[in-house]
Amino acid sequence: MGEAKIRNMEEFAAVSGISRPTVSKYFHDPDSVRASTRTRIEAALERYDYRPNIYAMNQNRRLTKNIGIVVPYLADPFFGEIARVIERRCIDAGFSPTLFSSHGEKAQEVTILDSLRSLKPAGVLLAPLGRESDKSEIESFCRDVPTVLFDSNIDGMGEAFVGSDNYSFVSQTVEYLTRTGEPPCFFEMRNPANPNANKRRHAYLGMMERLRLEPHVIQVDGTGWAFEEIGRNGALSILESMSLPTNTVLCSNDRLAIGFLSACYEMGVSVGRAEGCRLRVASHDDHPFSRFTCPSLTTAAHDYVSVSDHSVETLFRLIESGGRFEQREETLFSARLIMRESA
Amino acid sequence: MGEAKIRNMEEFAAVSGISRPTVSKYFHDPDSVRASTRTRIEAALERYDYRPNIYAMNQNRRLTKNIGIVVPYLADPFFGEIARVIERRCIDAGFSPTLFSSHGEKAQEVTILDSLRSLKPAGVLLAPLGRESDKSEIESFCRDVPTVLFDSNIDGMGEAFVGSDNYSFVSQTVEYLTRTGEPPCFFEMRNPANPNANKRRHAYLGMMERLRLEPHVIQVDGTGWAFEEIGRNGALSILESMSLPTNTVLCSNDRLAIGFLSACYEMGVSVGRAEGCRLRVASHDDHPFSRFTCPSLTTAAHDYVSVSDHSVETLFRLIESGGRFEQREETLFSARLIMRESA
DNA sequence: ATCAAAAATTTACGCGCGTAAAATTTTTAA
DNA sequence: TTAAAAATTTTACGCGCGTAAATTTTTGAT
Repeated sequence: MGEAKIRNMEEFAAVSGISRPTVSKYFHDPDSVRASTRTRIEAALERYDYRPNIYAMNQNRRLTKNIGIVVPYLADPFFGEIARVIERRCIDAGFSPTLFSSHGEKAQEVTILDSLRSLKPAGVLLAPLGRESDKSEIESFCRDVPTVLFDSNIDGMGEAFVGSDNYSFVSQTVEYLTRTGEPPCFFEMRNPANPNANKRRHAYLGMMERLRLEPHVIQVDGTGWAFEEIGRNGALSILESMSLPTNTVLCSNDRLAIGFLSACYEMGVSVGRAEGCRLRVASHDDHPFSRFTCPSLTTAAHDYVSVSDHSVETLFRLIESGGRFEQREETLFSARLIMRESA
Repeated sequence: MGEAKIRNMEEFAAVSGISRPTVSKYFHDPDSVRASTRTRIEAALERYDYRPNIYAMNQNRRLTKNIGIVVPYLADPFFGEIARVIERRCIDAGFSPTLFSSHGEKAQEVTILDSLRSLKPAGVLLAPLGRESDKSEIESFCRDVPTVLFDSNIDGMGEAFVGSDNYSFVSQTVEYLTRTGEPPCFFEMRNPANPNANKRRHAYLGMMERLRLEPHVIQVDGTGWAFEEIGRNGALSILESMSLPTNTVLCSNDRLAIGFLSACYEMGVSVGRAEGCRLRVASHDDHPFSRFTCPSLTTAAHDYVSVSDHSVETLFRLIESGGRFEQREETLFSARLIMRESA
């Protein structure tokens, strides 16, 4: 360790008395060199702590060990959490994940795709912005780089999509709410960025029709990713005008519901399934904070682990298949109803 | 656009009729080439959409335009938010930020520092894990790469530290709480990973002494980054045993407070500054969700923008100074008291 | 129109590493 | 013991780009 610094593989090969390409082989797979060679390299490794430059490695490798992970908005703990799980899976499988957040901006998403081309990843896990995404850029990217979409689907793009079955979310919450009380109205943003939101509204309308109940969709204004604020403001104006059509509200997602609950608390509207509560509120996602709302939020949970695992597993399969599938795969995981105090 | 794909700068230089080094100059600074040359390059750029490989660029540049950003736990929206702001500043200044999360794991932090060496960044903004960090690894990294620490300080490491003045957080909350009601007890984790937590406890003890009041520190068990859960469980057992020494609780940070408030709600303990409430709860950080708790959380806010801006600005200055400062800089920003409903 | 100075471009080489093909060493079989 | 086969290592070249030094072109003053 004390010796002069090693700047590159050439120098390291010199001090270990082995040719550079053999050293290169060693770092690619230590078992691919003779035991005696391995010993000498590892002895040198003890004395000089050298590590290959991963970016130079990846510049030349036919198939890199890089994986790109792109999420639409990292300040949302939902994506923070999923990114964490996916990163771990990639590392455990011997890949080097690089995480990017579009921060809700279309231009940023395009910039990220550009960076990813330079990174020459073996594959990419992409959760697109959705409606905001530059479709043609994504399409062209998917042609060049093996890509698995997750969370938000965009028809036909990427070799596979892994996400949650929005119908299973809504059907479970609507069924539960209807069975245990009044049928819910549906609370959402008027122009949701995320395509899942539209699927959920359709699922709600479908469920209500099937149950021969009258649907009520409440749409609040607001753009961007400050969903809690949007939900809160929407709820405040609705509660003030007393225009809620039912005593049960099903929010499109937990972040809206967090805002909704905060408005209820402020307005002194009691929420819960308990006797005497004026309102029941439920939602979808099982956001990391949904268990800490007041009251704790009844919601339909993403199968985080399955979505993460299957996304990663699908990408690995895709990489092994040379980057293309015969046919685009679509896998949807069912939600699990989490009954808490709010409904 | 329709023409054959351009694979590298060589090919692009060929189709634009300019030598490759000149094209390289153009991409480094379009104004550094003759207008006629620029026109020809841009004409070619119209027909073939080529972009240089940033990682190959950075391999050779004397000083890259890369900036590494490392945060301890990205699933915490506080860091998600600060990362978002810092990334934007870097991009606006013409740098390419790459974001890493240690995910609360020491080994991951070390791995990230390794990757960063390969990336050859012009500079790094590092928010270390804190107590968990491998000090010697960080020290050695800081010797090799110009680094500005932020959020969590580690004595003597990096060329500068930018963070918040924990004393100003605690002095404001303690002063406010004491002035408007009973003096607070201090609620925290027994073994906090983050060094700010220790500073806050000391500040609390100091303030109480200065005010000649008896301090009460409540320490709850728990490790890891699930602060809400830890706060909630701690609060539940304290509320059950009725062992709260005061009617006013000052939590070390907002995430603990979020858990605390959820426990209060569940136990039917009314929280707020309003007449008739049994408890007041305040905290520190102004976490993105603290305005949506029930009741909304009175807290001392980080000056997010100043910390982000000054971190970035300090790093830019450090880069321009050749990576070293005469003397280590330490900049602390004051908190701002945010009065909401909880206290 | 002439020529030196300034600006722009090109030549030539290097960065840190991967990898096919050639050369060497080791193992196996007779 | 020896030749052929197998395993390993080395040679030689390439990846996509930056950059100092050499060359060419342009500019400006006479």
